[in-house]
Amino acid sequence: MLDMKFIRENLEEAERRLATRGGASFLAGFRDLDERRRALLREGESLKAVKNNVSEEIGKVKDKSQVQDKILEMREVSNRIKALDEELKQVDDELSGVLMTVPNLPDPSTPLGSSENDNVVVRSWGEPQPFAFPAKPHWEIGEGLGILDFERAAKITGARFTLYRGAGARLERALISFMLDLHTEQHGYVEVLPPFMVNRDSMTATGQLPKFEEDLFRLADPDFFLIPTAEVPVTNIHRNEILKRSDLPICYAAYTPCFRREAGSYGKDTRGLIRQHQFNKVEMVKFTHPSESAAELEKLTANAEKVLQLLELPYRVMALCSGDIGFSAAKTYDLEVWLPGQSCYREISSCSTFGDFQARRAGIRFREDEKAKPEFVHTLNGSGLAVGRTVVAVLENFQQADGSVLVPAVLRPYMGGLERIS
RNA sequence: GGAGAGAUGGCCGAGUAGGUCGAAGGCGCUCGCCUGCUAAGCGAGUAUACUGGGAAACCGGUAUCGAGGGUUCGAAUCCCUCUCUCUCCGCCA
Repeated sequence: MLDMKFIRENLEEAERRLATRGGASFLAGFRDLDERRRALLREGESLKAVKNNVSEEIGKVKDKSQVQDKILEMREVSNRIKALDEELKQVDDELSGVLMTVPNLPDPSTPLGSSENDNVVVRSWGEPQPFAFPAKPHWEIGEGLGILDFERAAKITGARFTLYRGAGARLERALISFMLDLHTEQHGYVEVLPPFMVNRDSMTATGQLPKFEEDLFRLADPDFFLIPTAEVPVTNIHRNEILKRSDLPICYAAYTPCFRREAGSYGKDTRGLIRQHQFNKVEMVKFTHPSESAAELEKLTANAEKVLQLLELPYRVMALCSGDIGFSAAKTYDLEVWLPGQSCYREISSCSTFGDFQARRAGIRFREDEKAKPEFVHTLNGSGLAVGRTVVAVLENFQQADGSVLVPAVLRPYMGGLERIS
């Protein structure tokens, strides 16, 4: 959510910056609703002030028959207040309907552009190595080795699910442990294991609701949702809290499965592990002082990159353009890993700063010092990494001519010493 | 799932035959005083959001005693619904 006061005072600037995301005017109707809201507030609150005063006087009088006329008068006032409050509620709902569906303002450092074609390569690491044999895509490698079973997963559940088996399942688990250990032991994150289902308030706080409900899996009876990313439960850890300045930055790393409807992606990435309804991810989440969020985004991104470097997987860092960043994001770096089986780079991590956008929705604040007014923190998060896609990258980059796959050295301790999957 | 109890400010904890309660008291914390040495004592202060005025300091209004409705001139106090916590029973990884 954007700051109402900021919009009120800088409507044109806000519109201009939002326009760089593409699409229609996001703030149409804001000014009118805002003014109506404040007019209703003024009128209603001054009537309430009268009512409170008179009621207090009535309370002091022992013999109520002496103030019967005042009681009747206040009954009228009360009715008027009720009517105003109802009107106010309607306007409030409309206004928050506008506010909750307006995306974040892109950070000034976010490159301008309309689609992923306008994203900017910031740097790259490692060289894609030429293969002495035709490189296979991971689904062929995985099925060949008997470690990925897409057909049976489809039988058990449906399309876009995968059954891992043997060394495949172990590889997934090894990657999770490796990533968590790295972030907690080397990068200073606190490991958390949150609920995998969350309520509507949590989904709203991070921005998935109200606008993107169709992307989520929702439970039938309690009004809960399966998390699409650990960002949701972990960011909500501190919802409606006032943190201490000395607590910041707070850094969490969490492994969770992620559940996504992938509505509207029919026909895309239908084969293999790239686009699943359920996948594992290790997520990093930070709560920072506003003045430190830019630097923390760089560190967060570097933390994610470290995973790829240790796994010896070539990748590049992309700065997403204004037309491609997510709803809540102000600035995003995507990490794209090289996939020789498909001869392309694919997103494996997305690292973003949200400024105070999520913090305002979620009510996450801090005090500069004991007496200072609470201010919103900045929230950040990034994948470190998407585990399924990391399996993809390992299988494709470490495949051998005979169809086997070498296990990256850093993973061997997590694989019981296994050096090769064959 | 059944039966019962409860949810008050940073914490603890008063307050229910409705009335001046944003809310006693204690603790904690902040500032000052005192004290020659991290104790005791004294004084003052100590929620948040929205809103009006003001350049600002600040002043005023409204709301908030788990959440949302209702009754009433007036509700922390009465009624309804929901959520959460605790105890007992049942069930269960």
